[in-house]
Amino acid sequence: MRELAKTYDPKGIEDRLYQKWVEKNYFHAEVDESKKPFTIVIPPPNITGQLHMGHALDETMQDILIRFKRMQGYNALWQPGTDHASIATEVRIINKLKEEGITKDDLGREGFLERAWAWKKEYGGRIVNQLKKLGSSCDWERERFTMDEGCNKAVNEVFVRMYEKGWIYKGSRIINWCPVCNTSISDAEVNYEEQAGHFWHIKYPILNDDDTESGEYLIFATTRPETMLGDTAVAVHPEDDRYKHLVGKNLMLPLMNRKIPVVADEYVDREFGTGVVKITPGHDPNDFEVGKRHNLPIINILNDNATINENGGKYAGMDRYEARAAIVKELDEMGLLVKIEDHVHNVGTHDRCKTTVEPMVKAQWFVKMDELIKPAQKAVRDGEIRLVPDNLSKTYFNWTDNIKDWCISRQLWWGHRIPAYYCPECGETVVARTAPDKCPKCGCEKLNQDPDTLDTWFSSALWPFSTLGWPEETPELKYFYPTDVLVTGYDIIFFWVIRMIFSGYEQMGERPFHTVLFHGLVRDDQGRKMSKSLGNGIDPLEIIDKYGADALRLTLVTGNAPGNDMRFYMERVEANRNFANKIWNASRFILMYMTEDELKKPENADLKPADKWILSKVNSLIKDVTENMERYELGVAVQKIYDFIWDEFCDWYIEMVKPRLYDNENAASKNAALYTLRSVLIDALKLLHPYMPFITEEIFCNLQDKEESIMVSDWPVYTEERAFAEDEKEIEILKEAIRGIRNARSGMNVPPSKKASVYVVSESEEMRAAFEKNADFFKTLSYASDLKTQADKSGIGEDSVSVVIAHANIYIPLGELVDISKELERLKKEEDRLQGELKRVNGMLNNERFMSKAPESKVAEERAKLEKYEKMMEQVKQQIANLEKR
RNA sequence: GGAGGCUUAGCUCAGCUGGGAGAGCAUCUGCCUUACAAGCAGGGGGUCACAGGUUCGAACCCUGUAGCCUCCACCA
Repeated sequence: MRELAKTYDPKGIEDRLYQKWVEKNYFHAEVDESKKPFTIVIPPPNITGQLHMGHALDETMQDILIRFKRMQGYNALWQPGTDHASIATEVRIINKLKEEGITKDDLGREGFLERAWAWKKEYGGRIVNQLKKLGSSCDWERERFTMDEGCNKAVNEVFVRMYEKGWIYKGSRIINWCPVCNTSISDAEVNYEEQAGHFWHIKYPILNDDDTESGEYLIFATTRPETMLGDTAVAVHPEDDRYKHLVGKNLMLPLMNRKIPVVADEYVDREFGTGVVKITPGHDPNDFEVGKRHNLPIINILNDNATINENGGKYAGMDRYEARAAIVKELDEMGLLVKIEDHVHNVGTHDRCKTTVEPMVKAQWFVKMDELIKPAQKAVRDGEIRLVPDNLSKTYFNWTDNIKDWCISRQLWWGHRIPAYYCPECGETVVARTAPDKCPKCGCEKLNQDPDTLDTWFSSALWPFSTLGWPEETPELKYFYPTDVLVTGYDIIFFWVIRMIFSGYEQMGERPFHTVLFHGLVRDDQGRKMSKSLGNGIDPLEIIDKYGADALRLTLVTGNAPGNDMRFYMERVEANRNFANKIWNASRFILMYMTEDELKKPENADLKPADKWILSKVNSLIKDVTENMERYELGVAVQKIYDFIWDEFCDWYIEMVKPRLYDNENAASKNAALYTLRSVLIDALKLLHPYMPFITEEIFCNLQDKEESIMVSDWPVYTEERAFAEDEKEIEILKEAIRGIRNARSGMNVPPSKKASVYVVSESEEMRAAFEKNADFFKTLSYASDLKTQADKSGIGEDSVSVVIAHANIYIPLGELVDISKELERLKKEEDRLQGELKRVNGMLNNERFMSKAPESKVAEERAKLEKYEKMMEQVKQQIANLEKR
């Protein structure tokens, strides 16, 4: 007999088992043409990151899938790695330098990068260690980093190819500029926040043809008055009768004393405000477009740190908001400020630092998207790539259908440096995989590499193939690509998912994965986002420490459908910890009675109906769970396992089998029970293993010592030989009887210690036999001192409680304990229930249209129910009549 | 402005292709029954947001309404 601790304590066990798995190399996948691959690439966590609940959910889902497939016999590769996270990391390091009183310019580019790499070396692995705590079965031997040599090579290769194709270009466009991070950012990195601001109504003087002031004005409103310094026109709608006559005339731009034209453009909304718009092509994306159409000059009035530059005349040097105040004041003094209104509007902010971004015209590198996006649209439209849940494809198309060119250059140092080189002599631009030693045009040897680096997402877009060795034609790439499932949050569908898809098609000519499984956000118990500033984040590591990784994992994947946000409740973690303890104790129980490591496989004849019932149950569980998991319904699947283990296995089967385990006289029966207990438990543990890897492994290893690990054992399969429909039916009837008896006793407050005879009366010989066959457990579970089966009521005392089930009446003579009024109440309640059922069934069967249109099987089903309920009703009525006579 | 989602027991949520409303927690009653009190047994509690429609049959499909949430776009 083996002893396990009375309660399950994950501490110690988890680390020990993880260590074992690593040592046994179970996580590692090698190219093996004899097996089918199944591949998941990890969404690489940022090296600056700390494990949060979002990661925990993401990793858990991936680990479930990969463990499931591994057990099913696939060559399962979970490709891990981390992301360099250019802005996040650079900001982190700058802040650290600040503490030391130095700036990045003090160090210079090379010095800064040295510091960054040192930082990466020290902290970059932290998150990886945290992933291990969760039980993630990643192939750590293959761990990659977005800035490692191979990924670097892939980035340069893609850049050069796309440049040569004309799909990467450098151009002056209006981009979003973050004055704090001092870099351009892509549209996807801008968040719009509602802010209370003002509407400043301003007027510009209209000039006569001889440039003298006409005394008339054009009035308009603006939320950013300081941008007037860069105005190069005022626009009205071409069909606007109020202003038609002014088109072509000029205005005097106050403060700057610049003559600017009135242009007509359909962009102007006549209904909005005064129908007049000032045009600042240098600092507004719409104005930029208007400017292009009318050949307006572009004036940049801002320095990179958002102070006014020399183009702002006397305001030069002022901060943008300082200048705003000064300009408003001056316009007011000049009588050009008409009024000020309160106005709530959306302001673009940088998603990293929350600073208000400034649109600016700058020379940047872009990826041309119009052609590149097409295969990505087609793939999802044609179902070649499936999004789960599929309603997210609307979001997907909303982005792909309105795609704009992707600004990929960043004015940062930490990242992939753009492989473009400029000749200072002749101005030639060279884009090359490796640095050229001289200008191919003029031979000059002093080429300067572009100082900018690439958007972080440029390298992560290549992740599914760069991690497998691309651009080299490695065996891994050939074997594991395309990968299978990508698991990620819906919040990075634009940043990452779409970009991986078009990159996969463009570079590999194939989809990067066939399915994207999305999950939602993990919120706090009040439904708020977990965030640092709110301080409401729950640390997964603390949960693991207190309740175990298994309980955490289960909490994250139960009761939650794909793509939906979830709330995190400590109560649920506790409930799942309790579940772990439940399994632990069930196993402990089995081990207590298992005297040998190897149980003899019982003869079929030794198996009791209860054994066949649970074997049959687990058999169909296997089928259901496998199907659910294959459809990515992870929460549904694990709920079924949970219910099976707790309700059917623990609360029913173990209880049924106890008398046989206590009885040492009947060795065959005891062996059959033990054998069934163990084999059913093992199957259930296997189904549960992807969800709760640690406890299932620990128990599995204790239950037998033939196989060394559950994680490389075979996934159970449904077999016809284990389907016992008749026994299932029989045991369900027994259960119904037991529940009825317990209910009746409980209603009369009969304590469990008070045993009584139980009479089962049924005309059916088969029915009586069913009870006799299973008398051992039926008696203990129904608190019976003895069981008598008979065809009629003879010899049963009047002071009995009666329970009516489908094909039998059960009587329990409880003597003076019987409370007739309570018994009547209970029977009348039962009568009501049956009345309801009969009404429903009769309603259906008497409906001609139901009879003619419903499928035959359904009709037969309802007929059977009718028969059953009618019989029960008859019995219940008779019992009531008997009682009422007394 | 466009799109998507949600509305089911006191709370948080499941409910797969339409065929007798479920779980966890909470609550009430009774139990230290030799695996487990982190447990066992039993109970109460729901016009599945509202209004129509399709159907023999709707929590589920369609239309509309209301409330809440999210994403995208952004009007100067």
